[in-house]
Amino acid sequence: MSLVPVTPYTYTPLNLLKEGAIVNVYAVVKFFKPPYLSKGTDYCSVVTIVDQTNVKLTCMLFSGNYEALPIIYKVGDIVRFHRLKIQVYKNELQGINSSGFASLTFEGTLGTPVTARTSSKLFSFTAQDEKMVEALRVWASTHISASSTLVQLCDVQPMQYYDLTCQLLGKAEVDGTAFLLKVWDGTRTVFPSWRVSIQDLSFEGDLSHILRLQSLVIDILVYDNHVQVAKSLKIGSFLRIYSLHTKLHSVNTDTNSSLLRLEFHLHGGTSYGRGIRVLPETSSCVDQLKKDLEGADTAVNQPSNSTCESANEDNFELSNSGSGSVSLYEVERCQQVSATILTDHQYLEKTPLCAILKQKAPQQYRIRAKLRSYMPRRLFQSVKLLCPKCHSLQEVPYEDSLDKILQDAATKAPNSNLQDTSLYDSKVWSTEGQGGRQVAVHFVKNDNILPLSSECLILIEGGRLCEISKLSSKFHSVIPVRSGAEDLELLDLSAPFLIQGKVYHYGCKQCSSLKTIQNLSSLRNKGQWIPSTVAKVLGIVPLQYVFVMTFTLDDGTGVLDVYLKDSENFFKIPASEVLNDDDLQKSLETIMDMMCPPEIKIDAYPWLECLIKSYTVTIGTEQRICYQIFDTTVAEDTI
DNA sequence: GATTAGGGTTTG
Repeated sequence: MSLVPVTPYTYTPLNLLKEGAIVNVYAVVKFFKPPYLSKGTDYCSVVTIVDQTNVKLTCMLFSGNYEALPIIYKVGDIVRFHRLKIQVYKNELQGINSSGFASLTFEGTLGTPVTARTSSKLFSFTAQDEKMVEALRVWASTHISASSTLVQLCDVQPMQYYDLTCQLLGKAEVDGTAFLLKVWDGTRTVFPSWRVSIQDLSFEGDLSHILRLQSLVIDILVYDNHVQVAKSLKIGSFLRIYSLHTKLHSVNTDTNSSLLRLEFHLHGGTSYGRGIRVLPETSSCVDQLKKDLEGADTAVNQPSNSTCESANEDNFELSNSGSGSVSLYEVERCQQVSATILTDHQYLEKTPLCAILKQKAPQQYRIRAKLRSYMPRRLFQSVKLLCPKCHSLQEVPYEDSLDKILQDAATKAPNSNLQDTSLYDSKVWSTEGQGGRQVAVHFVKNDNILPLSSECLILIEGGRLCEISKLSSKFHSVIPVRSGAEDLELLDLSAPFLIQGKVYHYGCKQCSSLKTIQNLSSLRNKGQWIPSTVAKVLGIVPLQYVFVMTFTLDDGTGVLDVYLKDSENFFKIPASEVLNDDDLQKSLETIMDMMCPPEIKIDAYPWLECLIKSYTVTIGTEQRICYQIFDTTVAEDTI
């Protein structure tokens, strides 16, 4: 029923709101808390709206009458508020219902009928209204992302929050702070639902029907303020439960096996819009739900499907025997996008961390988990030098200690007998006021001709770190040397044996046996100063730059500390360059913040798919199992 | 007639 007003309503864009004004607005719902009983006398609903001006407004709406508050089902719905008062709270504009407040709510999806949801018996609705709704729908389609939390049970993952549309099958009060709801949506969860004991509880609902539906039914515990609402719910009614939390729980049955069970909790409070709303039978979301329920009911009642029916109920037992422990993930139908991907062994089936923790080493596993935390937190501390031969790890020398080593080597003046040989042309500079320090640069020739500086290897005697770093940006390669008895020789291997651009190449002190500089003559005609080749002719075992980090991984079934030891495959950032490159350091930080976002809860972290291998380490008399990531890389589209 | 809540997840 419509009533056309004498003067048409005018609607204020959200960027033109003024304190104290009472206005009419049209906007898209960006966030909302479904109506709940406040601590005062009224129901309250908090609604944040946004319009084409991209200005947001959070509105506090109160009413003693639940039905008088906006009938919002999801983010993206469109609302019309009449007589909204604008006030200031914490230096920001805020909307609040004023006398005579009224609202209409519309589906926000393009192409759906423009039907107003309202409890008002009389309300205006004109061609102008229809245009306003259509215009906001068009704008929202490119500016408001569809709700990612609205899912079916078959799509839920552990450790997330969801808005669930379902039918109530049974209920029971557990105690004053917890209330059990048994619901279904016609689809089956990947992991079977936990079962809350209803022994000694007064249960309302058709238990034989619930038993027949078996794993199609999930148990939800709602807490605190939601208990009152839950009590009043009618069996058979259609519900939307907002910000329902899923948790995977491993239940130990005996020493050798455990069961994985998916828990559903509606925690106390109204944060993030936590709450329950009853959906009328006539709403379009219920239409789809009813179809799903009918289809599932029919399938359950067909005996041919009975084997399928018991599938997820029975196959989730994990045992130490190995083969049985991975089958549970075969039924994982909904592959969520992962922030890391496997580069090999994709055939491996996933193993939950709780199963890995019970097994002996060595083994290889494919896992799916979240990065709860990592060490070291200061990323430059994660770069180390690794000897591929003796596997020893060492710190990358700091600039200060490196300069000290170079200064110590510069105390001895260059020997003029070792200058201008067939291998190189030499030039010597004297410094002023630096205790007579001399710097000799030996330009390595190619067929007795000096190559272009960009292709030229130079040997430097007496140079300081800043000088070497300047020269390394001009010349292809730099080797710090000193005058020996019969030939130029490399410095102690505490110093780099080769510098190319920003990369300082070090050798292993244990594994190298230094050879004479003259050996470079075997390489000079090739004009390619490849670090591994240079190292070889100089008798050096080159150290490899690696990221060494500890990842604390959590998949909801268990927590596992895993090492990452990687030169460039995992992050796709060369560990050898990151220390001297601000951009690469920023990239690394971005990747870590993506995998382990600061200041948000782990539920919202992305999943990581990883290959890990276990191995045994003996420390004294203690044997410990360690785990290392391999053949895994950060997915390109997540960076 | 004022108050309620004032978005930003429990810890069962």
